[in-house]
Amino acid sequence: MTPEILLKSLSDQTRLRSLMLLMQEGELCVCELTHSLDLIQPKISRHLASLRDMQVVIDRRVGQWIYYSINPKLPLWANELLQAALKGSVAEKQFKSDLKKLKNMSNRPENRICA
Amino acid sequence: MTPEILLKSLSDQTRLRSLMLLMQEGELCVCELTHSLDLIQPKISRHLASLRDMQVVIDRRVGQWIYYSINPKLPLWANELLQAALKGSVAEKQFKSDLKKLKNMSNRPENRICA
DNA sequence: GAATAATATATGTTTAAGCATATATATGTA
DNA sequence: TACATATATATGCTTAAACATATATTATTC
Repeated sequence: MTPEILLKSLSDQTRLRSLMLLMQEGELCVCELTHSLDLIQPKISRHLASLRDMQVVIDRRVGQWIYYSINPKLPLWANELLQAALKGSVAEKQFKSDLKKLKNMSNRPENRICA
Repeated sequence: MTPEILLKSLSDQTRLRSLMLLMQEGELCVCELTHSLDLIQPKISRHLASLRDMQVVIDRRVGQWIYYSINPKLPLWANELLQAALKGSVAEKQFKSDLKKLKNMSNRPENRICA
């Protein structure tokens, strides 16, 4: 991972919003992100695929759902950078609204590993 | 300042390299950046202008030179984000090479405020 | 006039968007 | 079991917009 790659991945609004939700929530599937960001599914899928290609996130399949989360192997500086971005995001209307829509989602799948 | 704006400003290599040098050195003029990054002057000027428009950097004139530096009024999270980016950059060949070229520059102007 | 920096214009490249479609899994039913 | 259907996700393809670049020109200071 390099600053160039990580920062490129954060330069698009859809990817940034997705990553901030993933930072906050840990693991989300495509349909949860699609609902929270209120965007069409192919758009979300495509951006998540590019994040996966850049190794910023990892995915795993659980039945018909694909769950995405921040790559746990990111170097320290990358985690710090993402933390700083989250810190800046929590004050933003957009982030608050995205998170709210996630919390209010009625039919969220419940295959999450319970910690 | 918002994460969206700051991250956009960091998504281009020329701007990232310039900002990392500014983080490291504090204040640099256009000709120092042009020399360090080995790019043509209008390219540097254009990107610095966009960084100024986004309020990521500030500038001041000293005679015929224009000095740029990181905007001291950035919020804490933005400084932390830039610090993290710098931490990731110091390991990169590109950054080392840029810094080396700056240090080896023969005719550097010396109008810097001495701290 | 020489040096430094900014800007205007044109051009080329990258990137994201939208739509349609493909794949994979799950469910229902005979 | 076999088949049809629904749901979740991924991927081609095309268009349009955003963005970076290069060259040329202009402005400012010494």
